[in-house]
Amino acid sequence: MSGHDIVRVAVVGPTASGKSSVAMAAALQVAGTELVSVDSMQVYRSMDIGTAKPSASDRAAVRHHLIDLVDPDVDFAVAEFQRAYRDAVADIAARNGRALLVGGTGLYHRAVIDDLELPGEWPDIRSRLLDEVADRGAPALHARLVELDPVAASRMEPTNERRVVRALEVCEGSGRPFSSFGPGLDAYPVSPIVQIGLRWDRSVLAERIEIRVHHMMDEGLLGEVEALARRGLSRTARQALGYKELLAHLDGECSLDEAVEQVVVRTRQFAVRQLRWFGRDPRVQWIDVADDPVGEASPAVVAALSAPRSDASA
RNA sequence: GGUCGAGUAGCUCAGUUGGCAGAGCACACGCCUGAAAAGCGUGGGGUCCGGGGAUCGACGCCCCGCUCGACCA
Repeated sequence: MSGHDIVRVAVVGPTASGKSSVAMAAALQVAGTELVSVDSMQVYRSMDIGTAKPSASDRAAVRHHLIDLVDPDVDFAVAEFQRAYRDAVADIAARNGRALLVGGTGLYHRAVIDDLELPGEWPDIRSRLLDEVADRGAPALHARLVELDPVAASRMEPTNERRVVRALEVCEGSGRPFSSFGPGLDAYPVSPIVQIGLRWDRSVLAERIEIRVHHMMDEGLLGEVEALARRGLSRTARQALGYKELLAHLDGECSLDEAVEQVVVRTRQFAVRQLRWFGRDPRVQWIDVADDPVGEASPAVVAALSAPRSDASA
């Protein structure tokens, strides 16, 4: 009923680690498996090449969830993702299937597997706070947060505008300390979901990223971005890697070669951030991949998917 | 062949009337609860092209080379 009897395995890892193909291979071997993408950018329709969405044939062969949820000109955030996830799990349950999560977005992944309690939104308060930040600076607001919620204040840099504003917004809006919403991301509760992480030597992964970015260009990423630019991209969608940099080039800010090089560098940095995020979670079981992710990792995923249920609560 | 300019961190470049060598980016490490492919923080890095000279002291001034660029022949 919590969904944990049908969601038992997640594949995580950095971009270009091959987690999608590993998950696809595993899904084909275990009947009834449906894939759930845990990816903050694949939720946008029409952003296909740059987000490395699964192919049409893969999507025809195995049911995929949480892809193409909204148009690229609308904002999307973790709370909506959480809601969509619950719907997807209910859907899979109704079919008596089993879900295999494939995740690259750390926060979204935690939000669903640990069912984070997300505070609400108070747009009026937020916009007032943003005005204040603009003329007084984030540290001034951080000083107020120290009064209202010292725990939350101690968890962030006084110069981090977004986090300071968000924490104050929640404190003032909800009347509760921001830090009272759940135990925090550094708590890793026991979970029935087996998490399998794909890990590569960093320099090898860097090469894969470079190849992948150039491949995306060959596939027509620039044209995709041009078409999206005409329609307009939402604030959240336009920060996707590959899109942001090519938009800058289309605006005349840099040459195409410079933009592509930036995509490579920024993607590499992103991959490192992902590795660190997931690497901190002691529940992840890592598989070191040398060159063939499907061959080296999918057997473990298949085994986890088809293992007998161990939870007595089911 | 001649003239001028350049040579400083992995890269692009600041810099000092001669007094402990800097920035941005990259890289490493850390943080993260409604923008998360976002955002924030910390750190390691140097034969200042090479050699000689003058000076208490040279990355800086003088001399000799080397490399690159532009221009003139």
